[in-house]
Amino acid sequence: MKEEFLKNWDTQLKKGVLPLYVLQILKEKECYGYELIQELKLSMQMEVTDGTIYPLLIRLMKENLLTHKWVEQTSGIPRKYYKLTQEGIESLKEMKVMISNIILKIN
Amino acid sequence: MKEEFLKNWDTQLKKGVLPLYVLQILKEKECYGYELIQELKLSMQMEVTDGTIYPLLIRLMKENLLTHKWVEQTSGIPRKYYKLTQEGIESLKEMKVMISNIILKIN
DNA sequence: TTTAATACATTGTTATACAATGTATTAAAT
DNA sequence: ATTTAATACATTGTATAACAATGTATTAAA
Repeated sequence: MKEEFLKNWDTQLKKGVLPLYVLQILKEKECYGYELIQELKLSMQMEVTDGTIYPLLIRLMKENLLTHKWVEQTSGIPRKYYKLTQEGIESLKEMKVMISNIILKIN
Repeated sequence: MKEEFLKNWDTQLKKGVLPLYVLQILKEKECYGYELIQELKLSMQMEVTDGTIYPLLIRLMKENLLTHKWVEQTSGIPRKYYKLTQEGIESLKEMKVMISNIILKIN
């Protein structure tokens, strides 16, 4: 019962934190979608499925926080690399301030 | 465009943080719903409507994190006071650990 | 007498993570 | 040689939860 609640809560919390993590990772390093999933797991210990990441990336594109470019591979499927726009950089800054203020109130 | 994104993001973030805030406030002080809305604004600078709070309190009751008691008033409508259960106290602790781990990864 | 504040609650809408499913390509395992 | 797993993209349907809107009552102030 309690574990069910905590699992749900974790999912809801993720909805808030995920876009911040994604912008932060992409600011440091241009990634393609599949790579981003691994990067989230590796450096953020956050596991997300591709059904979460691709719609999120498309959304962040629509909001003009990201741009992308296709990069052909000598072998395999072309990769779509994502990069922060100026608006993305500014949004990330504001998001960090917003979340800092929220965290201050805990304890 | 960007402001729209940040507003939406703030709402999603709230979904994660709000239950934690509510449990934290109720741990310090038993409150009734309407009072909790004011307390959230005052001590957490978080503005929520009653359409958010009452369903949330009912959900936390169903999850056995809260109990309540009706308290008659000498004047006015009776108040429903909420209090943490043992399970609520333990969940709050775990939630704080979980959110701390998430915050560590920002910057 | 009306308005605002207090106090509860429900219904419909919207946003978003996730499971499931789908299309391709390539390398490794059987 | 054929299957399986990993890579790489994407869409569709479902569930969760904040919020606006609406509703019922009571009391105090304008």
